[in-house]
Parts: sequence; C-alpha cells; structure tokens
Amino acid sequence: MAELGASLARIVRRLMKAEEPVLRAHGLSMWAYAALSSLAAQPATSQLALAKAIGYDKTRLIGLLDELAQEGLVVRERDPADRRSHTVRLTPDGEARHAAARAAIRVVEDELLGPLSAAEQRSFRAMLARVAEGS
Amino acid sequence: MAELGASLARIVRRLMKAEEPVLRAHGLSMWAYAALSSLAAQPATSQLALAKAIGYDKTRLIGLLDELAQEGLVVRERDPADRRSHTVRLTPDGEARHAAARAAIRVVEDELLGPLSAAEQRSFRAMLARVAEGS
DNA sequence: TATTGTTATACTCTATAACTATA
DNA sequence: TATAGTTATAGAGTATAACAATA
Repeated sequence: MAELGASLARIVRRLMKAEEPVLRAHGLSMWAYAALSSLAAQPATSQLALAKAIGYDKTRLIGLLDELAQEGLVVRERDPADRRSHTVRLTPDGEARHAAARAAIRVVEDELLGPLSAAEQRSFRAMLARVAEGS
Repeated sequence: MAELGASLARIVRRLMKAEEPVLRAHGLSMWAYAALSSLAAQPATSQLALAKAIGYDKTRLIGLLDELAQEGLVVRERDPADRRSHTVRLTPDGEARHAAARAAIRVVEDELLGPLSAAEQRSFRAMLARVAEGS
C-alpha cells in the first residue's frame, strides 16, 4: 500500500492550491477561514481556546483577529468572569461571509473527491472525521 | 459533515508530529524520507523529476541531495544522453536506511488509523490513494 | 505563582530571480 | 532559445521569550 503520509501531503497540497483562490475571492485567508469556521460551529470562550481548536499559534491569532475585527466579521469581548480572557464570536456579517465561502469551498471539496462514488465519498468523509478526532 | 480541509489538516499535523521524532531517530528529515521513498519505488531520471514526484522545490532539493549523497545514501550521475541531467538512485546503504525507517513509520501510520477497523483501514488507504492520484 | 493576551525577536521555510552548462 | 542544475536573495511563515494585566 502507498505511503499514507505521501498521499495525505499530496491531497492537502492540491486542496490548498484549489481553495486558496476561492477564499481570496471571498476576502479570506486560509487561517481566516479556519477561524470563522470554528466560530461558526461555536463561539470561543477565549483566544487560546480558538487557537487550539484550529491548530494555530496563539501569538499569530492576535493579528488575524485584529484584521477580522476591523472588517467587522468577529467581535472580541472581555469575559466578565475572567477579565484576562476575551470571548470571540462571529458578527452577522461574519456569519454571512463564512456561509458564502463555505458553499464555494464545498464545491472544491466535492471536486477533490471526484474519483470516489457518492457512497464512497460519504464513507470517506466519515472515516476521515473519525481519524481526525482520534477516537 | 465536518470540514474536509480541517480534518485533513489536523490529521497531517498529528502524523507529522508523530513521525518527526521517529525519522530523526533514523537520521532523516521529513523531506529526506520522502525523497528516499520515491527513489526506493523507482530511481529518478532527473532531479527535476524527483522534485516533482515528491512535491518539493527543485532549488531546495539540491541541498537535500547534497546531504544524502554525503551520507552515502544516494548517488547522482550525469545522464550520458543529456549531460545537463543528473540521474539519482539509492545506494545499498540508502535502501537499508529507507527500509528501516519505513518499518517504523508504518507503525505510526497504523496507530493513527487506530480508530478504524482493519477492514476500514484497508478501504481508507485505498480511497486515499485514489484521491491522491486524482483518478 | 500561574494564565491570558500581547509584543518583539530570531529563526526556518519557501518563493523568485539570475547564472552556468548543456541542448 | 530552452532546459537542468545551481546559487543568492528576499519574503512569508513559524517558534521563542518576555512583558502587563488578571487570577
């Protein structure tokens, strides 16, 4: 059987190359999209939690959130319970931007999985999610 | 269904994190292992071909091959038919180093796929290879 | 003392352009 | 003129350490 790592690396490269221009057309970087996606699923209780959720460095997340906040896509608010923490959530504009990008990305994803039948795609996505969760 | 890109990114990060120390124990970087793996499957007719095969930049491949050649793992020879080209192939030492690393990497891969049953693992690996080939 | 957010710094990785030798 | 290999340089991405505010 082929190298797992080599196959994964090739797929990720292809996917990123295909997604990058699509996201750019929506005014988003790859990491910006990752952050919006995570926040769309659930608001972050802290920037640290968000960084961990998307696998990004906490120090680089700051500049990213600065830009997203300036564009009015997210809002940071101090947590009254722990004034060191900032909660982060999407604005309505942020939700709309994410939804539009998500639809476009889904098209790219489906194209990537083109070699698989519809049933295989469902099976593949499910197994991929399980492996990603590690459970 | 979960984000394809997010799942893939998480898996690749986990895999690289787990593989890196294993490869280092065998005296190899990730890219060195990728090069050896490709050469183990088939010698390269040129450095450009090798770079393309593993998705690496041709200008960075040079330094990598310099190191691998100095360690006696690969040999570069001018192609008599086109003296601009260098063929690249593994030495017996290179084959041995790759085989040892491959066995250790396989263990890490199987651990990553632990959430899947044996039958699912075979199915997943097969589908992954098909998607990677894009056919 | 430990943690969140932040800034600054250094380092690695990557992309680009230019050079040589061959074709 | 174009291509394989090479080198050098600039840029982007990343990691590390240190700081202020809060716990």
